Amino acid sequence: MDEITILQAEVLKTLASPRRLAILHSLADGPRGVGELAMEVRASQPNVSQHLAVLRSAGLVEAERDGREVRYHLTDADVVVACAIMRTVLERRLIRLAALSTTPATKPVTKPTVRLPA
Amino acid sequence: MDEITILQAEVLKTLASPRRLAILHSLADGPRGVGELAMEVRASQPNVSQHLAVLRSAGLVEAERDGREVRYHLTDADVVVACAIMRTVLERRLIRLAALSTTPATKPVTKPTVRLPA
DNA sequence: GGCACTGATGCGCAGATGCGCATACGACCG
DNA sequence: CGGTCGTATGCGCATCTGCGCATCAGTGCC
Repeated sequence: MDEITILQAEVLKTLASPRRLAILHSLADGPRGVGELAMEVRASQPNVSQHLAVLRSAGLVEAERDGREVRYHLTDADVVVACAIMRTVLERRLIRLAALSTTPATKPVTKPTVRLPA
Repeated sequence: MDEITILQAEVLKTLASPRRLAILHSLADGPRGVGELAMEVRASQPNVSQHLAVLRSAGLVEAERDGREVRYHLTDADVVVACAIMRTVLERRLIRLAALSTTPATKPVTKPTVRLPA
């Protein structure tokens, strides 16, 4: 159980939240203010702020004051890339399952349409 | 907050455990029995069994009876690949931090030595 | 069948997490 | 300087998780 495994687990724990994933997903399109993010992920402002604090302490996002706003942006695009890859895997799996459970020969949809940031 | 985001969060939650990461890491080298895994990750047999149950219900590993043993193997190498990528990112980050905090010119170690399964 | 071995399950507890809510902090404006 | 907008923080609660421990279940051997 080396150190990096523990670090990785912490980052993964940080990522293991639909809300935070949604936030990162939004941030992949560019910097955002807190209220803006709150709108996009449809959550309360304090809630988003808390999630951002978690993401920040994990080093996944950074904050920067801009006037009276605080704009957040991704720190390390690569982590999000890893997420995107995982996402494609899961999409493939979902599609496979869907194809199996409904109609076995109804256009397997081979292209998962995933946006890789950067 | 689409469905795949939720699914992804669940998989990430499954991965967000040092122990489970260690188990997956072991399994990346090939199938293992439970006791064997317990030795390698230095945990009790019941504990490993529980973690394997979690991994199994997330669809990350599969079990197969072999005599009186139960051998576990990875289901989807790609997810582990995504983990490995994330690992390289984190290693880079660690190395950068270490280089900054200790001696700035002491062999930055550019090669992270990550084993990508398959 | 009885026994030994390998793995799975149930239980209880301590610690962590997410959320809503109210509120405090900080920056710009007039 | 007071007001307002944007953000952060503290609190309390319900829920979940991981762990150790004891025990149950399946398989093969004698």
